[in-house]
Formats: sequence, C-alpha cells, structure tokens
Amino acid sequence: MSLRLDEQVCFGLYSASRAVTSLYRVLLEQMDLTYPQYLVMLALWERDNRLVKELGAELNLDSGTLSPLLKRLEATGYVQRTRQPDDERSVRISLTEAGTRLRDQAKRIPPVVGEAMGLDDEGLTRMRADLDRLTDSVNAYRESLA
Amino acid sequence: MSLRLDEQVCFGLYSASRAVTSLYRVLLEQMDLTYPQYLVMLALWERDNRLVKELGAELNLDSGTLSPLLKRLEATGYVQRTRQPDDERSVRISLTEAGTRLRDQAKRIPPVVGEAMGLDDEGLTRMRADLDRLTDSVNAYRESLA
DNA sequence: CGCAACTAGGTTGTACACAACTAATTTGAG
DNA sequence: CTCAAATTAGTTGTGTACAACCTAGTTGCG
Repeated sequence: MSLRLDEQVCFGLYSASRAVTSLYRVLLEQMDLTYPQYLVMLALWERDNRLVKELGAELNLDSGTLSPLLKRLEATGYVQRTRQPDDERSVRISLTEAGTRLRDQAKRIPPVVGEAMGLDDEGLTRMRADLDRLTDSVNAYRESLA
Repeated sequence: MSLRLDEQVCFGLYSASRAVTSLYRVLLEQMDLTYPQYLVMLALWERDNRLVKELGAELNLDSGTLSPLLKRLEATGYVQRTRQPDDERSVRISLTEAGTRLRDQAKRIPPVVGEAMGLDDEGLTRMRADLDRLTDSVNAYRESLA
C-alpha cells in the first residue's frame, strides 16, 4: 500500500466522479441544471412534496448545501418552497409545472450516460453495487472513529 | 435505464467519492491538509520540483483550482513557489523541509483507507482498474461531443 | 526584425460541500 | 405547565471545481 498516486483507489474515484460530473454539465446545460440540482430533481420526480430534511437524508446533504441550492432551483422556476403550517420549522419542496414537465427532457439522459460509461446493463449494475458496498464500508469505518 | 436515483451509477460515484473524501478529512486534519492538497503532495513526493502545468496535467486540474491551492500549501509551509528563470511564465513547485518530512506521517494513511474500504489488495486493484476504464470512457465520449 | 499567435499562470464569478453557528419552533421531562 | 433540550432551516466562512477572462512572456512566420 504505497503513496503512489496512480495506485490509489481514492484518486480513481475522484477522477471518475469529476469526469462524470463534467459530462453531466454538458448534458444538463440546456435544462439550466447543475449536477447536484439534477440529483434533487431526480429525488422529487420519484416523490414530490418533500421536506428539506427528507431530501437531505436521501442525498446525504446538509442544509448548508441544500438551502442555497433549493433557492436557486426556486429562482429557475422548477420548485416551490412552502413553510409547513403544522410545523413552522419545516419547509416543503414541491415541483412546479415547469419542474414536472422537465422530467420528459431528462428521460433521454440516463441512456446517454450509460453509453458514455461503456458498460452494459450488467456492468452498470455491478459497478453500482461495488460502489454502494464501498460507500457503506467507508462510512461505517469513519463513524467508528468517532 | 430509468430516472430512479438509487439505480444510477453516477449517484453511486458521487456518494462514494464524498464518503472517501470525508474519511480523508478526518485522517488529514492533523497534517493541516485538505484532500486535494494531499493529492498534490502525493504527486510531489513522487517527483519534486514540478511546474504548475505538470501538476495540472497529472491531476487534471486547471490553474483556477491549482493557483489558490498551491498558495495555501505555501502558506502552510509545505511547498515553495519559484518563477522559472529561463521562462518567466512558468512557476516551479518544490517541497520544503517540512513538506518532505510530512511524507513519513502520510505513509500510515493508505493502509487505513484500504482497510476502511473493506477490500483486499486484489479488490482494490480491480476497483481502481474499473474506475480508470470508466473515466477514460466517459472522457472520450465527452470529447467526442465537441 | 516585428508582430500575431500561442503559452503559463493568475483572477473573477458561480456553485457546490461542509463545519460551525444561529434563529425559530416544537417537544418532553419534571 | 414550564423551560431546557432537541429539531429544522438558514447563514457564514473556507476550500475546492471550473468557465471565462486577463496578463506577461515566448515563439515563429513573413
């Protein structure tokens, strides 16, 4: 286990993640979305009317990242933010008409990304499983340090 | 190829990359390094006295990221920046005494990260190869769009 | 030689991440 | 019932990423 840059999985992950994000940048440009904003939209297309807290739990993002991001999505016109009447601490995020419509445009993205990754369905599934295992393992280890 | 968040490799990559970075944050704290700064140090421990341009090529980072990062490394006292006399456009980055010494402390990090990932040597090698293939494929695809 | 094209690094502006903190509200133990 | 603790968002400050632009320096064609 050396200090060689080209041997470390961490650098591989870092590079892969940036490469994929930069592909998404090109694909999402015309939809006026950044990649993290796209992730929020994915979550909302799956289930609309979510609390900020719920989105944070699903994406593993805290309010420091989500609050300004959601404001930008609101400014773009894709979501609406409403204080929850029965608990004034909470804010509910719901899709606007434009945000809902955007889903049709977004449908063409996953196949392009799959193609770009050069993996078939099985390869994608395996890669996803490997990454999830790695994430869980690393998170468990980190939490065990505290 | 759906829009389901939990099926997308991109989200797996994004999550894994952030999980690993956050483990590094804990491990690097006592060395006064951030994770991208650590990557630069890895590159310099392998070969010292490099031009900013060379570091950028190895890490795939442009001057917009590297310039301020290298200034911070200089402020911390790990590197020195010197204009190249024979080409005043270039800046050479060299390790200081403290930066060189830091390598011994850093040696303990890769085994910890390997352990945290829950992979044996073979698993790490395979994951790294898979990630490199994916990065190359995605980058090639993106460049083909231009 | 002279100057246009290129190159290396830096700066500016936008958008994440995330730690640390704050403000407003809700909850629950005593 | 009350108030301290917990909860939910939001804010602030630091450090990446990266596009777009800038500046100084170098090179090479005519």
